Amino acid sequence: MKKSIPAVKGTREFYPEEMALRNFIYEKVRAASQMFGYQEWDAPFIETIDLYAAKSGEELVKKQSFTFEDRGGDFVTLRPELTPSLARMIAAKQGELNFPVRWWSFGPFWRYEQPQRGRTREFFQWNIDMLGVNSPEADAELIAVGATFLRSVRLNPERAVIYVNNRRLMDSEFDALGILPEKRLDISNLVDRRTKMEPAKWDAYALELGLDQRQLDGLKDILANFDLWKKSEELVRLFAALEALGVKEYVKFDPNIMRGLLYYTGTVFESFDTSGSVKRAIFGGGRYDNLLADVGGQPLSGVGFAMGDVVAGIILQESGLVPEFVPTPASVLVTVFDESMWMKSFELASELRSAGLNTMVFPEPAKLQKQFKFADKMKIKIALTIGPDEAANGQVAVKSLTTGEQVIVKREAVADEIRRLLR
RNA sequence: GAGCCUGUAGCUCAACGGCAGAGCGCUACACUGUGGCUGUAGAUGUUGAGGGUUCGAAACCCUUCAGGCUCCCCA
Repeated sequence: MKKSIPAVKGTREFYPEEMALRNFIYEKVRAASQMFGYQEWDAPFIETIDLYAAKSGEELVKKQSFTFEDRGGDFVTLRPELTPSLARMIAAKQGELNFPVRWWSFGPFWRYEQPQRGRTREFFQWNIDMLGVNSPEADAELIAVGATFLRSVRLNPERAVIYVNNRRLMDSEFDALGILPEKRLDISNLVDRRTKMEPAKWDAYALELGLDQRQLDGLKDILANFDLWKKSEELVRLFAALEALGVKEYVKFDPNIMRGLLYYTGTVFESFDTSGSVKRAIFGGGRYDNLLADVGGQPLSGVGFAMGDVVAGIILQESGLVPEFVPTPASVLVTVFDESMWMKSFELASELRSAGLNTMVFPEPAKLQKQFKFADKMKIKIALTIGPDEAANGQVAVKSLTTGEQVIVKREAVADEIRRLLR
């Protein structure tokens, strides 16, 4: 073998079996999105670097995106996220769009990161957003879309949970502790890290950030208070809506969910695999109020979330929820008895295709044993044979590879016989 | 960007510094008009790549690539 050129680090090759999983996820994503009336859309896969430099930190853009100079000397970036493109496209047609806008998308993204479990450099991501409505009920709808997806892939609430929190609630709690607004970013970072650090080290880190002991104790009380949501009118309304939407069993309040503070301003939520097999979120999102600020549009509030295909795929596989792989879309194989019968097989296959049946012809005359073995391995359910005897009588041998039974039928009746067997 | 672990047949993995192997899969035949099951026989390797130490390296050392687990990050 010649020396092989490896695939780019962090990319995945989609052999038919992996492609089937990707398509399975895509189909469920589409079904959940459309069930709530969302429209499919997409943005360019490459954008100018400026689009991201405006909003995201420069470090992020420089170190964690695929950016390169094109032949004209411009710097372009393989999109690491969809939100800036969404903001631009909404702003460009803000005057003519019919609000609320409900849009969803599923496509490729790239991030130049260290690949590890649940994270690759090239991945597919479901994005779904509602723009132009600012209410807890709208937030609930997005959470319900996510829950509907989980339910549709049969990830039950014991296996996957959506944790919810609210930024405004946390801000007011922080305020009550006398934590200054400019410290909020640090504190939310601190909260995010809590599960990753040893308690003593976490305490020390908190004090290092400038909290005093009273504030630290207060913060711990907040993070342990799972009834805190009752103090937030938004969350009370949110949970009432979730109940009415029939997804309450998937959703839990958790004051530890922060999701950074980059642009979320209200409700935030994250879905996790409860088995702990993958520590990364299945999906996450929330409400953002300042989406269009940086791209020159009128103020517009939105709520949305994103789900990568990598974590979702791992969890589905581990849970045994991926449908059995079907190697070929053909339900029928027409064998080629010998060279003299070859064209007869082609003609038969053509008739069956016209009748709406996915039909494959063995590519050459070969031992029937070999042809049937092939059909078996491809899990094709029905094999047809036209030999000299059948040809002489205008018949076809129809064999079910499921039951092993074979019947000889008239050529005109073949399609109906196949349909009967496939039922 | 940093640390640790791993890399051997198509797959899963063995092999004390001393002849590179097993199971599964694959191919052929038994079975020249029919798959699965069974039996018999057979094929397959630059041990990720490159360099070094050694009489001798899959093994030890260095470099590099890829994967995994952490840190960082997670838009």
